[in-house]
Amino acid sequence: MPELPEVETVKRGIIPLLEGRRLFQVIQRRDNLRIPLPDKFSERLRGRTIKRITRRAKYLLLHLDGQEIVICHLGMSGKMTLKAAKDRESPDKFEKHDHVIFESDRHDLVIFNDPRRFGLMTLCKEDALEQHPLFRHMGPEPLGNEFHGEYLFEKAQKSRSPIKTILLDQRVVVGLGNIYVCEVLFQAGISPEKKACLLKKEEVEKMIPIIREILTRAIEAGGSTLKDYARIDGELGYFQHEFKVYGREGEACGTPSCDDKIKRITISGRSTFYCPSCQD
DNA sequence: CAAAGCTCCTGACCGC
DNA sequence: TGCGGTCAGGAGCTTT
Repeated sequence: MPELPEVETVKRGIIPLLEGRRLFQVIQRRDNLRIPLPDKFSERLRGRTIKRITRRAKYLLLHLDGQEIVICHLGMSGKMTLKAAKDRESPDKFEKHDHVIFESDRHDLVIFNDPRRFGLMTLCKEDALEQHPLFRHMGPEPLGNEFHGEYLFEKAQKSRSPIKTILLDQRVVVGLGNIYVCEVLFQAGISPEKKACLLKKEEVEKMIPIIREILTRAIEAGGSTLKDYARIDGELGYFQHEFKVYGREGEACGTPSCDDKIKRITISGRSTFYCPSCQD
C-alpha cells in the first residue's frame, strides 16, 4: 500500500535519525524478504555513514559512504518504526516481523517491519543504480518535469489496455499505486476501464495536474502526521488519507449533481472503485 | 512485442 | 473456539 506519498513521508521521518549518521550496527533477523538480503548484509553496513537519504519511485535509498546504496522497498505491508535512544528498553524488545534494525551512532533505532514480506532490501553501487534491474525500466517521477501531457499521451496512444493499467505501470510513470490511481481517475472524470488509446489528448493532459495535486496533497498530509510523531515513537508506513472513491463501494458518489453510488470492479486483478455516472 | 495471469506472504475477515 | 476459505496487493516473472 505504501505509494509515493507514503514512501516520501517515511523518508522524511527517518532523515532526522539516520541522515549523516554512522551506523553503529544493523541487525537482520531473517535472511530474506521478497528476495534474499545481500550476503553479510548487516556486517557490510556496520560502521558505514549514511550520507544522504533519497526516494526514487516507491524506493527508499540510503546513500552510504563508499559509493554504495541500500535500496529499500516497503512492499505493501512494510513500515518503519522509530525509537529514540532515550525511549529504548533494555534489553530491546522486537516485534514479530521486525526484520531489519538500523542503529545509529546516537543509538536511535529505525526498525523495518513487514508482515507480508513483499518488501525488499538490497545493496547497489551508486554508479550502477540506473542500470539495476529494479530501476532500469522505470518511468519518470510524476512530480518531475519529464512527466507531462505530451509524454503520457504518447504512452496512452500505444496501449490498448485500460487507462488504469497504464497509470499503474511503473515503466510509464512511477509512484502511483492502486489507491491513488482510483482517486486520480475519479477526479479526472475518466473511466478506469477506458482503453488508453481512445483517450483524447485533452483528457490525458487533464490528468497531469490532477496526479500532481493528489500526490502533493497526500505528501502534505503525511507531513502533518510526522509532526505528531516528532516527540514520540512512531510508525511510518501506510497512513490513511481521505479518499473519495477507494474503499467506498456502495457509498454516495458525493459529486453535487450526482446521486449515483461508488461501484467496485476488478481491473487486471485489482479492486477498482469509481463512479459510473461521473467517469466515462 | 503486448497483455494477461501467476506468484510471493500474512493478517483480517467470514461462515459454519 | 477453531478451522478452512477468500481476499488484499507491488511488481517481477511466466505464459499466451
